[in-house]
Amino acid sequence: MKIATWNVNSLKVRLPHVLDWLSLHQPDALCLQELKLEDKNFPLAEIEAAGYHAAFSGQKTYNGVAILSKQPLQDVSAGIPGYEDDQKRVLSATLNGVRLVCVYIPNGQSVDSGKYQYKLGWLEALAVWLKSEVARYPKLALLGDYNVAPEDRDVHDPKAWEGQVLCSEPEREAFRVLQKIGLQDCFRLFPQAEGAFTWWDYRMNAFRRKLGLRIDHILLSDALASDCVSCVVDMEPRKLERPSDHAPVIAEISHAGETH
DNA sequence: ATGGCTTCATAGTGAAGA
Repeated sequence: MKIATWNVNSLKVRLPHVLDWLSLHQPDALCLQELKLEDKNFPLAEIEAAGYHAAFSGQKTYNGVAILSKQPLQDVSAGIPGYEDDQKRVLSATLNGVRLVCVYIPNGQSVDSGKYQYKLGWLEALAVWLKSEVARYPKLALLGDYNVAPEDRDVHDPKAWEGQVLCSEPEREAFRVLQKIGLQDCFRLFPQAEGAFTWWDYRMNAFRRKLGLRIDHILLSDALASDCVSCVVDMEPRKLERPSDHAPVIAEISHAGETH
């Protein structure tokens, strides 16, 4: 089973890239973030024409998440139960016995911002909820844009980013809390190339200069992590004309989610 | 250099992203 995540920064603008990418990589599931469109404008016909089902939770201008899948999704659910939030940032669904949770974790803007406080509260609510979800679904994958670079090696210039939003200690601690409830960062289960980041600023030629951060992740419960055979960042779409500022992350899990 | 670039909503510029 091949599962992936990609912050597309406007599904309307990036639809051609997404369709090309699906055709090339044929993932069993692709989680998308920052759709930036209302559900009534979701390009369902184009996605279905590409051979994929879709569940989505969108809103005007900001946020918005979707899960695309080759096989139909079951038990689709939006948001974190019991956590009031107008921002569409979470979508869950089951695919052949694997619980997929697609997240667009708040950016936080800066550590002295009210949005940063919202981010930390949001992460706490996510961890509380996921603890029970992992118990309920032993095979659970948490995929998305976390807006957290977990360690210094996930940052091109750790000194410059020290204490800044995306890299601050409270955010990194929140990431470790997710790991403590049994979710493993499968990217780190394998040797990785230098400069394998997932986001590069649009400005200052950041991509060409390799000035990136790894903030998009796939975390797997123990039952999935033990069967994970690869996890890579695909930087190719970042080289295209009018790219998303994020690159997709792909994990492959042997045996999981196969129909028999 | 609180800039740089891209998107959306809007019809000038401003908010937000990370």
